[in-house]
Amino acid sequence: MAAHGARNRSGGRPTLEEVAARAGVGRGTVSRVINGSPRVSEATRTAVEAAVAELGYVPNTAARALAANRTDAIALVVPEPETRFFAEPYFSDVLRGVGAELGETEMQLLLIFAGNDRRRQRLAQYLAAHRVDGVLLVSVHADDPLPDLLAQLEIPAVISGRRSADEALPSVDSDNFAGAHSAVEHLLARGRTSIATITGRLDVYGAQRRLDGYRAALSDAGRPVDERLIAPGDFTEEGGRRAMTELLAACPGVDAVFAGSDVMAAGARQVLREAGRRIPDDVALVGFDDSAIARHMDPPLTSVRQPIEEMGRAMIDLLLAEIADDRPASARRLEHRQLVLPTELVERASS
Amino acid sequence: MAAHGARNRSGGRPTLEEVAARAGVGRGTVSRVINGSPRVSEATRTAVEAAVAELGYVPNTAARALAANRTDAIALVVPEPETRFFAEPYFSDVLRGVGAELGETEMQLLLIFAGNDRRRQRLAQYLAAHRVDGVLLVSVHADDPLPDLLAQLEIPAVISGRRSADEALPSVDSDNFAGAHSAVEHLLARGRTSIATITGRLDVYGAQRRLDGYRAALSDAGRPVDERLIAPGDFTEEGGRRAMTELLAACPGVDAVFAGSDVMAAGARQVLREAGRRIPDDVALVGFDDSAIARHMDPPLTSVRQPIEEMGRAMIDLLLAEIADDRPASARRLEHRQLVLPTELVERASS
DNA sequence: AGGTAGTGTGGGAGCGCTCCCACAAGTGAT
DNA sequence: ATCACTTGTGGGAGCGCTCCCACACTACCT
Repeated sequence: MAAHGARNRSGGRPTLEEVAARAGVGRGTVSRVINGSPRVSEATRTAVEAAVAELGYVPNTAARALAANRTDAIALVVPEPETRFFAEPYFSDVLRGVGAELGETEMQLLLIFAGNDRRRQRLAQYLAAHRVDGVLLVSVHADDPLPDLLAQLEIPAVISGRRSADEALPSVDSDNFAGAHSAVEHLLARGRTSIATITGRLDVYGAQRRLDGYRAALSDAGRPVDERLIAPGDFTEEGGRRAMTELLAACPGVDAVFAGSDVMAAGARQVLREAGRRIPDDVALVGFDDSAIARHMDPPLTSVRQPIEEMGRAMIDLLLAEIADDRPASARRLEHRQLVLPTELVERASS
Repeated sequence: MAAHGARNRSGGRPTLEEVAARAGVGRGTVSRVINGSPRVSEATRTAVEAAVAELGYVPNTAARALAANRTDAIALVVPEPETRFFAEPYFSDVLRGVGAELGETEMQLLLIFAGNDRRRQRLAQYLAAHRVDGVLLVSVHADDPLPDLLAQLEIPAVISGRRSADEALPSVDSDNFAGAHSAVEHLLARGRTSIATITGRLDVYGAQRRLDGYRAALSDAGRPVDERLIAPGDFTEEGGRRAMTELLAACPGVDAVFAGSDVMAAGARQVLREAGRRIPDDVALVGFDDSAIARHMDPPLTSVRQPIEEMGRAMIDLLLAEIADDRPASARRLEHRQLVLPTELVERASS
């Protein structure tokens, strides 16, 4: 059963040639069987498959990559330091969705952190060497040069979260506007009158859209938007604390807070607790992402859920389609494959 | 500055040959410069480096992998479904440590989930194809066949958390025994008299060692070990809940709980809360891992910290050493490179 | 002068595949 | 019987690199 081919440099692993000899066919024919070409007779296919099984043949991917100019690997590129990546549950969630979907394919997943200049440099080299067939990009800021580099190198890429309303790259995003809108609507329906918001970094398009949704929900309800109730955060817990402190100072009468992420909501919760405000009695709190911490918070946090699994699946599907599509990139770009998936408000005890 | 080499199949990227022509040297010489061989004169090196810069040359890794039989990539293999991986902060933490350390090298990181049979099959194929230079293994149960497969294929591997006291593979682990010991000591010092423990899955060696540490700490203090105070968990939150429920039923007088992981402690906390027990007044609670949820819990959880960053670094160092070492695996194995890193008790309000 | 190292260099061979051209054999219309 | 296709097959060429042998050239001894 085990491999017994001639000892070659690669440690005794059998080659195509050896399989061919064993099956009594040519090298090309074995290659066709391995790659599922239809132009092979049933008898030959069976013989080759038997030889493959007997020798325990596994194709050498380096050789394949060299000859066919593809790698069967994609990279998930995170233009942030690891610390940020893991502090923000959204990233892990995306990774989980992507991992789940990719498990169904033959593609391999590379995880690349490009959080500082040196690593960016290395990433550029890596991409220039075309070591992956495609790239998944998460957490891209408005002015990030990475997407342009990708376009220039003609490497298929899909972006998680658009950079602007007219994103050039194929993208998958959740409906941040509608999500924020529903959160604020919910707070209004609960009878809250002084609803504040803590925003994410506004150079992230999604954060901007959540703010837009907040504004629109108030306007739609005929309420004025009080700019003092809008506090800038940066998606971190510390940022949430700072923003909440400011809000409390500027508007002591605030009775509801919509935070642009669960992590910031956690920060806000701390400050509220320390200020002696009860949640939800004195101040209602709503987050965004519906990440694990929302369930663990005390009280459990009402939050806007994004369909992460589905987003992962969609990203992979889009990317694989891009990779399979061999028209020049310029022709592809025109199609504007932008997916926006719906969000859902998950109500818990905090509101 | 941009690449202007002859249009070859790989999309116009310059090859070694083109760089050689430009620099007026031979192919071998360019290869030597690229790979930092000392056997090159200063003048030649400078000329080659100029040509590389002018053409924007980047080595083709597929060709290199084929010729040199290495891939410059390592895999982090997780023999669990994605869901488990991300539910357990310990994994993310290891990944973070590994990512941070790997960022300093030229190696790339592949993330492979092998949580079901199909994926295991695929992983075996993948490893048989030697698509990575080495493997990092996390969360391996006592009876997992993966380490043996790795040994058989002679693929360098490092395991995170030993499988037993006499682990055959190089491994990095934290001192689970001492960590648990210190946690229980701490509870004793706080005057607790009825100290229970919730264990992890005992087919994970680390969980067993934590239980051993619990027992030893009690014995060392001259206290008897009451078997009813030992409740089996499985590292999940739900398992923590179940275990705590059992403990409360079996020993209503319990005044302290040492949980084998923070996640299980979170589960226990819920049950305690629902049962009307105050933390730490009625029952003191200590976790293990010092993960993010420990800080976010209410009250913040006292927990045993593992030096995750350092563990990631150590794993990478060990693995790179294994890869660089070209003695046969059988010679290496004898050295038993086992690292056990110290833990530290982080005291918070829960105890 | 002849020998013997050492140093730097060029380029052939070969890694294991895919691509594609050539060709044999079969099938059916003229 | 001839010509066209179609279907299945073999194997040459080539992907871009590393490895290593061969060879010039220098330097320093006898």
